Amino acid sequence: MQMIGTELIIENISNYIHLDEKEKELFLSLLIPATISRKQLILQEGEICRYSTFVYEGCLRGYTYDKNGMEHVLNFAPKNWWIADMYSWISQRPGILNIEALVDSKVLKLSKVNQDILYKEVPKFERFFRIIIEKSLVASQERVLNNLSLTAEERYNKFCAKYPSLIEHVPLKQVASYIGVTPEFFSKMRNGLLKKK
Amino acid sequence: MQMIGTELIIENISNYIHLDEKEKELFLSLLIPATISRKQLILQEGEICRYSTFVYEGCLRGYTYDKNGMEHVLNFAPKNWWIADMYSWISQRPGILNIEALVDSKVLKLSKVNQDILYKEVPKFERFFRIIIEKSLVASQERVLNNLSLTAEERYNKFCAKYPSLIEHVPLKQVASYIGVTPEFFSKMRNGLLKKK
DNA sequence: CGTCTATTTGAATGTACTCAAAAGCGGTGG
DNA sequence: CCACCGCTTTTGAGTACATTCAAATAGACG
Repeated sequence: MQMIGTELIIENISNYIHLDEKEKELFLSLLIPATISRKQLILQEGEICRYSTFVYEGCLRGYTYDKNGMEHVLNFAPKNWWIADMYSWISQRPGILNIEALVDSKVLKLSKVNQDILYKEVPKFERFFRIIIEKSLVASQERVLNNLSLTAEERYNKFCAKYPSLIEHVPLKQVASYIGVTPEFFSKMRNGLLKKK
Repeated sequence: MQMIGTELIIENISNYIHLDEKEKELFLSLLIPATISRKQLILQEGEICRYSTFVYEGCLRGYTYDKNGMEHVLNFAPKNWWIADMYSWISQRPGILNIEALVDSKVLKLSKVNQDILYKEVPKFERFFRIIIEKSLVASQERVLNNLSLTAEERYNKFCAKYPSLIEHVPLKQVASYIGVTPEFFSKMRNGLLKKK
């Protein structure tokens, strides 16, 4: 099964940069495979994010607690996505994100040190990570604008359209958190209890 | 005065990568200086974003209209910042952002073609842009979490703390739009008319 | 099967919005 | 230099969207 993970990540990267066999081997040698069981945390608030994590099976999520102890989901990382506490990752200072598995998952971890080796040995990876971060930025900015301009119901519809695969795996309460409403309101919204006075 | 712009942008870049004289010259030769007068649009919804713009004097903003015709500010670009419609810039497809000058401003424009030349001739620039996009992503994610977890008043306080220089230049109604409230509510909030019943 | 968590439902409340209108402010032209 | 115009900011009253709190129901996992 581990073979699948390495194939997937190489395929993923090949969408953006071309790697020869030697470069692929080096890259794979810098990754640490790991299995994460449901509800297991791989990063906690206050810790330094030492790995960028590629998910090749299952699904993770990143979230924070506000001052009232409420959870807020920043992002989901299904199969084929990377996840990290970006702030902590680039600064190597304590972060605010918790990252946990929503279901039993399999990942490949790239440490900061190994990423630096990678950048040095195969500078093309600067390009690869630049491109995926650009895409994350576009998605994040779109979400900011959605939060500013759409109602909860519209945000939910967009979420369903954009991430249909997540609807299956992710508990409703966490979708509610992602789009920015309480589970109670979310439930009423989905069941049309709002319009019936 | 134009000299100041090139000095500023080189200083800015030197925080992240080291350039020799030849590389600096090449880079500067790829930039197009421009002056933008107050309220002038340099990009409109539906157009393709052909330039990434570095502001060395003044301040620009990026915003969209929602389906009700309301404006929503995505970002401000004061002195020393870059601005573009990121979605349109990376895809070279029609975007949704309008970008205008809030005050008379001076900028340096880098076209997509010239950026590609730059990446080819001086691959270190992949690193530079990767790093500034990483920082933008961190800021955008922080804003998402703020919108999910803070009240309007808390968001305003954070905004003031984070961008003190903007408060001087930017009309209140646009700060209101940025933090995600109406100008009316924003005014009441600032003047404490909410607590007095 | 029992326990724990997620989801649903209802009632009361609060935060922020809409609409309307007045007041302030800055630039421009007579 | 003042008057006017357009745009921003303020204020008030009524409303809507979303929350809180409480409690019942349903589902999932061990």
